[in-house]
Amino acid sequence: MSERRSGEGQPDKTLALLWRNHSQPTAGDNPTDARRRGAGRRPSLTVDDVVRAGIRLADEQGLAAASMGGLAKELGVGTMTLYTYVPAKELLLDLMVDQVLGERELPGPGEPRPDDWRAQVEIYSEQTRAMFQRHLWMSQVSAIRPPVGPGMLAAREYLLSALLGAGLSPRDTNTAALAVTTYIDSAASNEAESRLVERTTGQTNDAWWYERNDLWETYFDVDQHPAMTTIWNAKGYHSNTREAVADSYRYGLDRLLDGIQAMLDPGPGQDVRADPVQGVAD
Amino acid sequence: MSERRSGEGQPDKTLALLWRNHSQPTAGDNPTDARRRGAGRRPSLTVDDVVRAGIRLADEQGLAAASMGGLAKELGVGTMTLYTYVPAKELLLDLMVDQVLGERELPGPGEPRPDDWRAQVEIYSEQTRAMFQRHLWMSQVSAIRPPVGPGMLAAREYLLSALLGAGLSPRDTNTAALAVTTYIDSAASNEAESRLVERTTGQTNDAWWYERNDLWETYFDVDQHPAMTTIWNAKGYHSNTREAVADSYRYGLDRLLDGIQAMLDPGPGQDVRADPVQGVAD
DNA sequence: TCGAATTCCCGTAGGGTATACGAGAATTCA
DNA sequence: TGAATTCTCGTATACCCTACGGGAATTCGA
Repeated sequence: MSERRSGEGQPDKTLALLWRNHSQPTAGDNPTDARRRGAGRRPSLTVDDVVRAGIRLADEQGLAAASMGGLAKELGVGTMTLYTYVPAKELLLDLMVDQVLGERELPGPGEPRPDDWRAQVEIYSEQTRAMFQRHLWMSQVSAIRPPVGPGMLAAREYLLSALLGAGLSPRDTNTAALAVTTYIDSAASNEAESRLVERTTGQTNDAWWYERNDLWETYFDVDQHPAMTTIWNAKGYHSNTREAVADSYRYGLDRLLDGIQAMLDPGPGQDVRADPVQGVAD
Repeated sequence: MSERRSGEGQPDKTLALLWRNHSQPTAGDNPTDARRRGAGRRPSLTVDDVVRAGIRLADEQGLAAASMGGLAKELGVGTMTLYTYVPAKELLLDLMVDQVLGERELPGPGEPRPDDWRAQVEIYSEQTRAMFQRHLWMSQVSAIRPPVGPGMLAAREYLLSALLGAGLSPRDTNTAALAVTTYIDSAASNEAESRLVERTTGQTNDAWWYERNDLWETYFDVDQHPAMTTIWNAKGYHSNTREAVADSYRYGLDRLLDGIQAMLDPGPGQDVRADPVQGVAD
């Protein structure tokens, strides 16, 4: 009934694989090292080989192509051989995701970064957008319960440090960071998914809309949609879908950061603003 | 190679089904009406029967349970019978989605609504959140190229009218509405997906984190994560995951609307704000 | 009243997915 | 030179969507 994901239930093994390249000195023998002494047949691959091949295949031919069978064929081994390196496909996906999350070039602690906190957030935004554009399939992966690996943690640390440096309280920093990542990650993911759909269907978004021209002629009721009609008549709609998405991304991020900044600045003689509506919560 | 979705390529048929209950007087005979005169065997179901059953099954047992086979069994017919009503599963999903999108109780044109534009946006936010909570599977459906049906269009019209009424230009209204829906829809979707994962795995998010305690003891490097450490030591993290998500949702929405509001108000003697960083675009 | 036309019903078949199981091959150690 | 260990991978199972085509039901025209 409760279709449990296969990789679950072994969090120790999962963590060991995610952090395989960050061996702690105290950990002693790391059983996931590529080379090991002792009896037994030599492995022909490494975990990194499998992860890299998965990312490459997903980049070039889509996430569906990175199936266990397809991946095995790509690597020139039998399908079941992969299960020697990775206990389940779900976990392999976690490894691919954390690898990609860690690709972003974000200044670590002690490394040089802009003074302005907004410029720091901007770096996170641009690196994240670029990451999604490089790996469109990332838009198809759930961001809930992400891999708790070095890549994910480094990015989280960076964004928290940017907001903490802006002067937010520790509590607000955490809250604001969640809100900012929600916006940036979701918008960047949508942007990538949009492009992915264009690629896989071979149809641009504009062509898709054009195909639905019948909507306006046959079904659209002007009286029911006065705002849309007003905007249409005022030529308020972008002619290019991708441009509209990019514009709204900038606009939303700028307004969100404006709002956060306003909480920081004492504000020179500014009116006390009316409380935002709070009472609609269920 | 290019795995085309099956429902595509027939936009006319798609639109006719989406708008099946909004027959235009000019359209004459609507071939999708439940009852029709003329020869031929009588259908035992209607499209609405199939759509409703799909939504119910997905609500109760998850989106995967709403397969063509499972749905047919639920309705007491053969699997292939469903294809008499709906040309492809992809299109059935579109019908389910638009039905649910239209469930939101948003004031139409001419109907009473709050004067304050922020309160109007708040209604959209709460209705959307509630919709996702009623139908957790909606979080698993792509929002790219959504069904262009009455439900989707009504919600879009509502949000546009709220921002247009706030005094934004037509162009800015469209841009801002895209940004606001991106934030609200994504955050509400994430919230629902989080709860869905809890349900399907039978494990709360807090239990999931607890299972990964090893991370902090074995792999976490304090020197590499000073901001996280600071927040941790200041007890800045929420003890309850769901509470953290809800707090950040409120915070982000309030700041985003603050930012939009600041663009509207002339601002009494307010400093000219430095331009946000723009130069990082690729 | 009886074909003919029309429409709905649905079994079968085919190609895709992940992975449990277990036998076989390769390597090292005693 | 066994024995122990580890990697390799073919087979089988249980799902998914849907193209195809024959059969069943209903109405219309003569």
